[in-house]
Amino acid sequence: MSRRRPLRLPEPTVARLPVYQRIAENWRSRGHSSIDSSQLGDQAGVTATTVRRDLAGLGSLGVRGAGYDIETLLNHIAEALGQDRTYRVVIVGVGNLGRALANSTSFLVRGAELVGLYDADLSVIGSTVARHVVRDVHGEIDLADVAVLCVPPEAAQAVADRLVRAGIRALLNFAPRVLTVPQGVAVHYVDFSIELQILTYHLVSGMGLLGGGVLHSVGIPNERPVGGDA
Amino acid sequence: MSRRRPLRLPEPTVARLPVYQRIAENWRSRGHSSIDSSQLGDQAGVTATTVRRDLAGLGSLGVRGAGYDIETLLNHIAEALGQDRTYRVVIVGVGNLGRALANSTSFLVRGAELVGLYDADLSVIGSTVARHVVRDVHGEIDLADVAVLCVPPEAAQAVADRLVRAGIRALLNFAPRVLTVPQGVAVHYVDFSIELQILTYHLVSGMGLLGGGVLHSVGIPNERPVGGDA
DNA sequence: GGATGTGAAGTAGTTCACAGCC
DNA sequence: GGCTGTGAACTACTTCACATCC
Repeated sequence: MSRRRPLRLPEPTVARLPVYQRIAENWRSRGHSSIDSSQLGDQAGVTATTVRRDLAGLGSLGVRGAGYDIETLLNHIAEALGQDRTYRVVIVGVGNLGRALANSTSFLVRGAELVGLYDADLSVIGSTVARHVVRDVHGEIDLADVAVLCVPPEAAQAVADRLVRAGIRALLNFAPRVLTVPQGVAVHYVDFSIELQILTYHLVSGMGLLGGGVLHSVGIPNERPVGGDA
Repeated sequence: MSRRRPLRLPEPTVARLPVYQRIAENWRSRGHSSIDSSQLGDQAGVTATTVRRDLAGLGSLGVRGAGYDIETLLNHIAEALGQDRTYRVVIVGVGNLGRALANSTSFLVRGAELVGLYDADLSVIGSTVARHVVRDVHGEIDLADVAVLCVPPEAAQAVADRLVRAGIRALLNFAPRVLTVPQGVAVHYVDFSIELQILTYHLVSGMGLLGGGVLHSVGIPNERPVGGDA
């Protein structure tokens, strides 16, 4: 747990590390104590070389001839991604999506800690979701590291403005709307319909292949005849 | 709408086109009839040159000295992304997330058409969501172009197997689980917690900046003192 | 033997700078 | 004048191939 400096990693690597993390944990829960770059690569949909290059960036944590010790690997990835710190997260907009995120056991993990829920709807304000009382988004907003926006698109910019004014410097925006924020504020977009469009594009164009790019677009070209038939 | 061949576009371009599309529509709804590459770039968080390079790939649709006619632009992007076709979509797993997606007015757009909802929970099967009766995922599954997976992670692989066996060749997977599918099946992952981790990484490392990459990670470094203060 | 880590080569995507057209 | 479209330069990432070490 040596407190290390930020460590600047290539952007695609940052996007893949959480994937390796998930795979390694899965592997561990199945009783393995080590994993090698081809296994990681097959699962993640990238080449073994890419995996090694990514991991080499975190320091020399592999064992030649034997692969990576899962425990060591997980520690180093967590540290590289800054997960030895905790992040205060608020969710704004408690509709179906906000509720799904707040209650999910896999969303707020690795240092992310839910500290507040906000909504504008009076019929929701005051109710309890995921053990938090939903508060009025027009009232005082607690300081947090990250705000998750799950509000209707029309409201997104106004809410973002409020959050920024309340001192929040990172937004995860689920509203299908481009946001304008001042310098120094990070916005990360997740847009379901865009993901779907990327997929359908590949359907007519690339045709099923789409190996490559793990990120949010992994196509895993693993053999596997599926199920019992053919 | 000249029926054109697939048109192979660079992957990052494919991810940005839907963003331009959204921006252009926004612009249009505010009364503009044309837009130029810097305006698109500012909004999308990329350089004007990148926008021009992306759009030049669709054919020569700009007007020198004047920018892009919004109507023309939207037509060409829609065609390039294959949106002049329709896609039959099923949603599997009707929890909070599945419900949110089914009811969203911005998810199933541009050719995507909801044709079925499936779940394994008996208390949900038979109920009506988004004007569709939820059917048993263990029963017959209608043929569709794309399946959207919103099931718990433990169930994801088994459900994916069923869907593939039912002839579905494209999956949009919201379950935080890596899936193994046979060659020829496309999987596109959307993982909320990974998005959050990428954002928090930038928080400690890059520090607020993160210009670049529109994709799902746009940081828009637009000036804008926010709200009325300052 | 076997799998890592890494120079060197290759590929993909972005940015520069400017010619071309409205 | 202004903004597009694009060859050329550059930068970033991936892949190859192999020396290195357990």
